[in-house]
Amino acid sequence: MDIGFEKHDHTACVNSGLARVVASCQDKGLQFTPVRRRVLEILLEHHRAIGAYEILDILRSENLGSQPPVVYRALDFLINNGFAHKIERVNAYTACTHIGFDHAPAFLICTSCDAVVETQSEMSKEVLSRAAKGTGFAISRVVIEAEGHCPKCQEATHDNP
Amino acid sequence: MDIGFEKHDHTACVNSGLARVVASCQDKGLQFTPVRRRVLEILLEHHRAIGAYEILDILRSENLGSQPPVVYRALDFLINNGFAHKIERVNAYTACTHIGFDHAPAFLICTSCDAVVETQSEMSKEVLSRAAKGTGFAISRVVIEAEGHCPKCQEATHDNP
DNA sequence: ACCCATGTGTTACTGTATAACATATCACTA
DNA sequence: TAGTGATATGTTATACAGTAACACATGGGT
Repeated sequence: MDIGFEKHDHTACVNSGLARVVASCQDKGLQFTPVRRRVLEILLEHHRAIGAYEILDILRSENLGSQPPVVYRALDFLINNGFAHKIERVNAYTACTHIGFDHAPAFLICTSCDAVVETQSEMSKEVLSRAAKGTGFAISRVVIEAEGHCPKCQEATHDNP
Repeated sequence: MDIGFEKHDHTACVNSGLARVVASCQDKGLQFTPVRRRVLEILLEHHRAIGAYEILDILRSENLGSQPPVVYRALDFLINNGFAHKIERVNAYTACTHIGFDHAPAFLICTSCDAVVETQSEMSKEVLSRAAKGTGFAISRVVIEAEGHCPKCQEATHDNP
């Protein structure tokens, strides 16, 4: 499994993500219920954007809920508390890999393998804010998503021309 | 009517947008059919993001098509040829205001009045590309969309606290 | 024991988008 | 001139994404 397009110990990565969220919930007095926990796990297990209904299928198979509102409510919780993000370009969701750090996330989306990595975008956001200020527009949130090909898929394309 | 959040002669703005696209289609040998033309007009007439089904309602009322594929095909044509953009954040569409110039568009979306203005984002994109290059990712397209409040709506908020 | 806040279960629905196949038009050419 | 291929439109049906509204469950505080 890769992250930042590099190999890593994925089990450890899931566990530490989970641990950070557990701690954060205790801090803030948030209820980290079974459904919410499982949805986060599912997001953490993949380093890609996952559709709500794909998550729902998994929940269904585990008797954790069978209707759309179940998954959307869990996603709302995770997103509102900074534990997950929606990738607008593909109407899908991914676990936050910068929990705690205050976000201005940007995403790199591989259109071949659907891998998603989260990076920081402070500078892009700043450039944009400056441009906006010229027109009197007050920015509250910025969506920055780049599509392209990850290193692995670029190699693969060279192999199969 | 406003553009760039400033007043302007909107009829002239629609006409010149239309003229530019007509010229561009002749250049490239593209067919600018009645449906495609009407959809572009509808987008030009509003400086905001319009949903596909909202466009479809108008087409229906004018007997230019009654089923979703009609509008989606016209939108595909306009987008693929750089005459319109999709605003991912709101699943809606808007006419391109920089036809001809090679794009790296960014959008400012007012969450009060739904106005959308297109700005250039070369610098943001460049910053992002540099960050991506560090990870070996090759960017092909960037989505940059900022939500917030336009000047007019900021004033309105001050009036009604 | 009661209330209230929070979370879950469920039904039903709205909104967004596409696959697949039929038909039409037109330019090219056998 | 009929035949063929490319492009565009018409239509049916369906998949995918998201939400409103109400019923029920739980657990803490008074």
